[in-house]
Amino acid sequence: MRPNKRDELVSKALKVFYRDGFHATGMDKLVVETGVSKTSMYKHFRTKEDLIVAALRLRDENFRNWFFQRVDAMAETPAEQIIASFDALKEWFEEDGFRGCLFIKAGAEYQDKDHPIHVQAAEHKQLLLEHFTIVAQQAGAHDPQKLACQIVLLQEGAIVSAVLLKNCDPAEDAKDAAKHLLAKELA
Amino acid sequence: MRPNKRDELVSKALKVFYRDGFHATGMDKLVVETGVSKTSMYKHFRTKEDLIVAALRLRDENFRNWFFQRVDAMAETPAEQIIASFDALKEWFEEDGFRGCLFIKAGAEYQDKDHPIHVQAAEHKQLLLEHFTIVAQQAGAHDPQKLACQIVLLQEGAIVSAVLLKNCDPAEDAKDAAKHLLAKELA
DNA sequence: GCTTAAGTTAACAGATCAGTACACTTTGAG
DNA sequence: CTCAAAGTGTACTGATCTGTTAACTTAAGC
Repeated sequence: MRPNKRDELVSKALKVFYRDGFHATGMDKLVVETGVSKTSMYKHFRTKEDLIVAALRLRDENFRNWFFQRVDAMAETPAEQIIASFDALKEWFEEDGFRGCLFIKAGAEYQDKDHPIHVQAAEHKQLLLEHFTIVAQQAGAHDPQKLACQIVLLQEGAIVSAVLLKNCDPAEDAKDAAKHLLAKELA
Repeated sequence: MRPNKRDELVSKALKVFYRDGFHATGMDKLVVETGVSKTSMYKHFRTKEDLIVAALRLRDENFRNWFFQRVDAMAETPAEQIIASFDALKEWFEEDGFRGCLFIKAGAEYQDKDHPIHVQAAEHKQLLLEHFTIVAQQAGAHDPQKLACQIVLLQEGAIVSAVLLKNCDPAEDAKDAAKHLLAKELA
């Protein structure tokens, strides 16, 4: 089992899961789309669940890397970075093939809080929250924990609204809201 | 086909879909849980998709009724009602068997924007948005549309966070954020 | 060149999926 | 009482689901 082969499988599976959903994607479809044999697939991953968890882990890494780097490139100070995070989100929303947040979808399809897939999804959100708690702290917020919760909350809300609402610019509205909350917290 | 029988089926199916998800719930399971025969089920609903859409419609009606009445009971003025909506959400989050928002889950499982199920989910969110646009207007907001978008965004974010984040009080944080946004909009 | 691990094809479980066919029973209105 | 609508049980498609089995090929390291 060449380890890079495994990574390639996870990466391709991730795309299909993101595009079509978890329950709606069968192993047979994945086998066809990755061009690998079924036997080989099951040598790399004991179960479909294992594959999904691996895909979520990869997505977590990819997304956080992209998100934080993009924010870093757009803003210098911590306070500006909090605001810039909504510009980064807006870029994401406008990407071709944007289909919402994989972790929200994972949490929606696997609702049991003890389920490994749900746990993995929750972990991603937790890591985002921790990151913005630190940034809020650096920005000098009176209550960094609360501000971070609110920022993440606005981000989640913007993602969901970007998927389900028309004639609306959720990233812009969320950014505007974040500006006010930030100003309050720094005053 | 007695119409009340149909309503009963939709109501029971709704519970199962909410608890277990859409793809994860087969018609066989629904037949067992409702105690109806499969033939009868398919006389009431041409396809599973039809049943899901009917369940979403019922949920939309039930939820909006409950939500708006609860808010009405808790607050008098439009401005207070906007804030009270987050107290109502909190009550919902603390209910036994709370499993997040059925419409977010529907949108997550049926991602194609033209899919009837996705359309139905989007409609629910649109109706909420319209309601709060009117309330924002009554409250005397400078930009009722923007404020309503932001309120709905905070609500969605709170729901998602209530599902995926621990050690956090999303309803409280969202309420706090809403207070600031509202104050700004009325100033 | 031999061994071994990683890969292949292809068929097969056994369960479950949405949906149908058919023959039967219940029930309510005229 | 009669008739039609609404309901029943059960068995059945044909497809798809996750996962397995067995025999074969490829390729790299010693």
